[in-house]
Amino acid sequence: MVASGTSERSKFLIIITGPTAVGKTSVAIEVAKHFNTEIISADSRQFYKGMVIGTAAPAIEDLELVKHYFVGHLEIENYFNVAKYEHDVLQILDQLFIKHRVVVLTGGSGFYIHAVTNGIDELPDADDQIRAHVQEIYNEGGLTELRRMLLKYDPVYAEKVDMANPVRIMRALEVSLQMGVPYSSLLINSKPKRPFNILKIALNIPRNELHNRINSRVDAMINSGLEEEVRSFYPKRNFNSLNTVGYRELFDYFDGLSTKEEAIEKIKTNTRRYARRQITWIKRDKEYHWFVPDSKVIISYIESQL
RNA sequence: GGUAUCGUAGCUCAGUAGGUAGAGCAACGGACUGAAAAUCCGUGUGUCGCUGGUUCGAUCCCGGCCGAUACCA
Repeated sequence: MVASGTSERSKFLIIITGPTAVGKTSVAIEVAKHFNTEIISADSRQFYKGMVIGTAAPAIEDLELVKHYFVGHLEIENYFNVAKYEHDVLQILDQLFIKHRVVVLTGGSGFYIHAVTNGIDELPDADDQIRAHVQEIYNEGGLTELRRMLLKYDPVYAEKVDMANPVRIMRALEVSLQMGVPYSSLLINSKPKRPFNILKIALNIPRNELHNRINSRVDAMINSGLEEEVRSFYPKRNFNSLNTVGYRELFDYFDGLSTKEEAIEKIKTNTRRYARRQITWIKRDKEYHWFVPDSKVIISYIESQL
């Protein structure tokens, strides 16, 4: 029995995603205002404190207007991952759905959104020693050695994984070594039932318009002081959180590997490619309803689905 | 106005002793189970400036036109 009287059927998590620079932030805020609710961010780099300009994080006015979760809540040095995110989001959603019928989850990190909407199998975080060990195997033996080991410890996964992708192989090895069973044997592809409905909305605009928006947004970031923001992180540049478009290119410039102009062009190029990968990811999920970023149209669509 | 050089993919350019063309970058498509703004895989997308001529056949040779650049006036 649900004590509050708010049945699970009426609870809705509204997903608003789309490629970078398409205009997710303002649509999400309009939607949240309309339903008098709050926003959970699904942006794997806006999690980190201080990465404000380079990640186009919501402005302070926006944060005051609508309460946001998962924006600037981590330190650059903090290790974080999708599983932790899934766990933390579900916990906060429990709280939010007590007060709200509708909650908005917005961002461009498809994998993170997927973890919330579709769930991921319960697998361990590899412990630091094993991670370091596997990393060393890669450093010394390269891809060849990784492949050889995967064939030994998890031949089933070796059949289906991209054997040119060291990251995939290393993860499988970490888990296999740690658990003593093949990684693939732990993948059961469970799809947990969530105690709320999910409405998936994706935003997009014609590609050339998106590219124009990306290019001019990068220029705007530079004018807003991106260089200084990135410079302040220079000592921490090796943390994964800073392996990010807009930061790595400027680190290269600081290292004398490129001119500032080249770095800016590279940020634009890499942002365009990032946007394309995001679109590829979203297209795979046929449950998404695509819209141009028009808040009014989207709000009335949501109303019609509640 | 004259002379010279150039005009080939989105950009920079290569090339074909005449058989409709290829590099780099950009772009496009895809994969994705704890690094995901990460990581990895794949794909030439073209009236060879326009227009006549020679030729079985012209991006290539010849003429004219248009455009760009340099030099001379």
